[in-house]
Amino acid sequence: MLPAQQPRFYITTAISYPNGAPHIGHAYEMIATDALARFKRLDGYDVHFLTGTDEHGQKMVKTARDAKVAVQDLAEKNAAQFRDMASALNISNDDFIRTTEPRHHAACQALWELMAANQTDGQPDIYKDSYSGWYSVRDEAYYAESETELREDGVRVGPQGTEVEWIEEESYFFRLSAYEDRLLKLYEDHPEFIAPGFRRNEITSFVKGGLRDLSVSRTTFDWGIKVPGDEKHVMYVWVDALTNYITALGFPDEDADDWQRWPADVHIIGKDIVRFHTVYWPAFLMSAGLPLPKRVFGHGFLFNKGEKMSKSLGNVVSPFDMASLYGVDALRFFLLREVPFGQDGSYSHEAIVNRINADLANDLGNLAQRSLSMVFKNCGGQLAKPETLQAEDEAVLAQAAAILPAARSAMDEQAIHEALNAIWNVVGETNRYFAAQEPWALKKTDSQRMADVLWVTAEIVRRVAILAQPFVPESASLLLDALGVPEHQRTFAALADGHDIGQVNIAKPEPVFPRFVEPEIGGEGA
RNA sequence: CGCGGGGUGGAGCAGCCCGGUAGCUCGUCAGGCUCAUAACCUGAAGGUCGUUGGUUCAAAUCCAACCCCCGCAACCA
Repeated sequence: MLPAQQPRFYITTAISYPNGAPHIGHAYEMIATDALARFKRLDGYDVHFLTGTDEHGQKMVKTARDAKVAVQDLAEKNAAQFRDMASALNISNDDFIRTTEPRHHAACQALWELMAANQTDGQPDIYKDSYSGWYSVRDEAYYAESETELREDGVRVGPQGTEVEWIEEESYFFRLSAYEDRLLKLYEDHPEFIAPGFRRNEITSFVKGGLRDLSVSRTTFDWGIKVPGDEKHVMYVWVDALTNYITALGFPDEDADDWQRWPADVHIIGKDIVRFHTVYWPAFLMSAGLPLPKRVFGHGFLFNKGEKMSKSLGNVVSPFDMASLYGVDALRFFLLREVPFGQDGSYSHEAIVNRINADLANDLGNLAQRSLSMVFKNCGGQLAKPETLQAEDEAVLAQAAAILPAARSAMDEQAIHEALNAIWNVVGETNRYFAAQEPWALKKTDSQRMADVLWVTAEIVRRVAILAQPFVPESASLLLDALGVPEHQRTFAALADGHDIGQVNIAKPEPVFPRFVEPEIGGEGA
């Protein structure tokens, strides 16, 4: 008999394009993915959580040239910032991949060769042809003929008003057009593959509109991964970028232990790149004969007070600054609780302060503080499990016990906000229970009953704290420390039937979630 | 007529599929409590549910038209 193996769970963020400093959108994706990964770990899975940077492509070359630095140095410097952000935000990634690493070059070339070796209807999936179009040197972009116009002086210009010229470039093409039916069948047989559902509709109608073959190499620059056997060409950035998900598992070494983790359980990505992940990526994998990821989830964008953030508006906020202003857990909590995951969201200083003061400080923090203080002051920090429970106790405990299944099914669909909602509903219930039981009054009339009410409350705080760990890891762990819950009793296994806090033995409690107080007058801007 | 989503009290949302007292969070106001992080509990005010018309005993909910906003529409993180 083999020992029972932990189920595996492979989850990724998109890899970030480090042509600039990380912004709050990058932070958001990492934080959300981290919450999902931590939840699965606590729920007994052997989780592998990957994030990283996508460092090739023309835009990096251009940014480096503008900044007068070597592109390698730019990549090095900015990738480090993304890595630093992950640790600053308490992200629990197991690996951080950079597409400039040797392991990734090897994986991309291996994938390319598999695709090139595959044939569809007797035609190779990768073939050489020429790519042509109206190209603007200034914009470094190709435009469709309809996007250009012929000015009166006979010069053809693009949408930016810059001159375009007809360019023909030799390029390898991927026979994407041959995958239309297979992709549509994928969406139909596995409706869960694209989430949220409205994205599936968008993608399905896009694919139904017909797929053209995809240009998958470039010769105009060399900052990329060389096409095997034709080193004039570097791979199109999306072939390169998407492959990171299998590179990190040891591909092409299919004997690598980590390779058993493929296919990914879910790729968490931004809504802007859903197409690349749900059309190109599965087509590449089908061509290479590799299994497809089980799910791709496209989250929404964050807006600063409803406005898109942009450098010109000057409203780009550094995630480092936000984390140090509000606290890492407070920032994490705000983003996960306030914005329905999958929808666009909006943040503002006022909204963040409201959220963290109301939910963290007032509701949960104060519930813990008011109950534990009483245990400390009136019971010497000691509580025994009640001999019998009253109906009100049973009722509120049952609600607390019901959080895990609700949160679990929410998190399985990446409905992070719903999981938090389930938890905080119980926090609210417990505050009402506490007020209704009036343990401060029982102190004078029935100290045993007071102790029982405090025990029930402590038990619920324990459950809530265990469940809050994926979202606010640092604070939840402080709360569990305050409750005296040992490290090894903090997984969801400790929420199973028959598990409770047992004998309580605590020290003087300190507030875990401080209220946010404006630093000084005029602290409007975040 | 390219495809799709949406317009609900001050803000953000749910309800609409399966018509029948319009619900939640925040904010505002009043009261309660005093265990607690000026917190917690209770109650109240506030909406002709984008517009117009139709179906129906009855429409936020079904139908039609119109107005407005927003995604997607091929090489762009």
